[in-house]
Amino acid sequence: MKGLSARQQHMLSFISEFLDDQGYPPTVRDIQNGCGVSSTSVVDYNLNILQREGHIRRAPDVSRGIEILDGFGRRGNMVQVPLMGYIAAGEPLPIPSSEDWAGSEPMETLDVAKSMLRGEKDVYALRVRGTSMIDAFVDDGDVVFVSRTGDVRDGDMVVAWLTIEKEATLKRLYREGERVRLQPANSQMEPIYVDAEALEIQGKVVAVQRDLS
Amino acid sequence: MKGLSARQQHMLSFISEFLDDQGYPPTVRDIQNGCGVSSTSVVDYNLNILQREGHIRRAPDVSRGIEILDGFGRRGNMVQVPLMGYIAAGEPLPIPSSEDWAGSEPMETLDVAKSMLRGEKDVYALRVRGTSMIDAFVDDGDVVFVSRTGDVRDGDMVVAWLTIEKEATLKRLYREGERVRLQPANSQMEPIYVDAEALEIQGKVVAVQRDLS
DNA sequence: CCAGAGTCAGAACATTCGTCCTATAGTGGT
DNA sequence: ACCACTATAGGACGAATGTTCTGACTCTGG
Repeated sequence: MKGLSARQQHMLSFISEFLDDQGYPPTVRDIQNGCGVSSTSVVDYNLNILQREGHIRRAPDVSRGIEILDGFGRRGNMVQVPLMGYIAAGEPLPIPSSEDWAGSEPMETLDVAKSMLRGEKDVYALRVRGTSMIDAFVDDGDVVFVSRTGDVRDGDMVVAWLTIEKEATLKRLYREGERVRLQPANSQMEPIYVDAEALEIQGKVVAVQRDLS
Repeated sequence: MKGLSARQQHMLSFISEFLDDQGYPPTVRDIQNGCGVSSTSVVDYNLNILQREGHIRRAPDVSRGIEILDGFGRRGNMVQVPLMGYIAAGEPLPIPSSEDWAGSEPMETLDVAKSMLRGEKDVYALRVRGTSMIDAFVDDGDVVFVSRTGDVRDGDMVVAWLTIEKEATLKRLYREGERVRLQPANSQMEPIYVDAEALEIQGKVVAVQRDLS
């Protein structure tokens, strides 16, 4: 933010506020009036400097063709994650029937920062019901973000469905030949060994979020 | 989304994509070309319908004066939260010296959805170091979001600094006359009772976030 | 078959708006 | 003093752009 004159910083913040208020960028003359500049040429002059310094991007001959580059709250930085339902030991998981859940009803969605999802695609959310996930430091009411990726590597935290016990659980997964070791996140608890056939991996846990009232 | 013709839905999604790509809304003629319409008047016509149905807002006589209303990923829905440092038992808390930390160096910031902060203002983030917060279901590496509000009510999860033990801890707080009861989130653990003088409340925990690799 | 609402085309018009040309100060170096 | 460079003003030109007018085409209900 250094290397900018007071007028340039003022212009930059004005553009940002204008964008928040109006939903579209200001014109050169909007900036002129908003920042108390006496000429459009001065705005043009400083706008070019802001572009040279990498703060904005201008589209030539385009009205309001100003894009804020170092702004964080851009549309693309957010994603909507569908909250598919609940996960609880002893209950069946609300597995999305296919990758195309467009047919399903408008369920609740959560707005989260894309950075929170670690670049994972195809992510859905589940709210934890009950305290059966304590060994993964997950409390009742927490939300887990699960990526339906097939790329699960040893050591990843996964949502595992134990077909025999009919239980969903959050554990770190390690493949050991024919069997699978499910390691609780809490190191004080003992791992579980199950046959590879007796478990379905529903997805990889990407993030956990807990909201306190 | 019903009640819109195919052309209107196409226009709406085109406007949204244009906004994501360019950073500013399209002109009437941009929509005309992008949606394969043969006249600007048709775009104007359908744009008015989109406005009447509440999907967009138009500013009269303003170029690119289109604001998407039902879009979620608007700038205002995100906030930047400063990551102030680490919280760990036995170490002093990196308390922001005053409400004005503008003087402090450009520390790392986290982009989060505003909805995650439950409307709390004056929020900062701390990364948990060590496993001393297990009793609050908080693991090593987790990020806690703390509101520096003075409004702490009984039962709230707070960041407490025990002046005697020189320890920072996350506990639910209950005032009981002269003393204070610090109740671990984990119900299997016993509460701690301390003198009201022997503790400083650094803030109220609003949310906890855990990112898994 | 006709009236009317809804939708679309084509074109013209009046602004809006980015850009550019010229001129004036201020500043620092030689 | 002279020059190069930066920052600022004022204004004008031309392109970009929203708006509007006219006319036509569909579809539905009576």
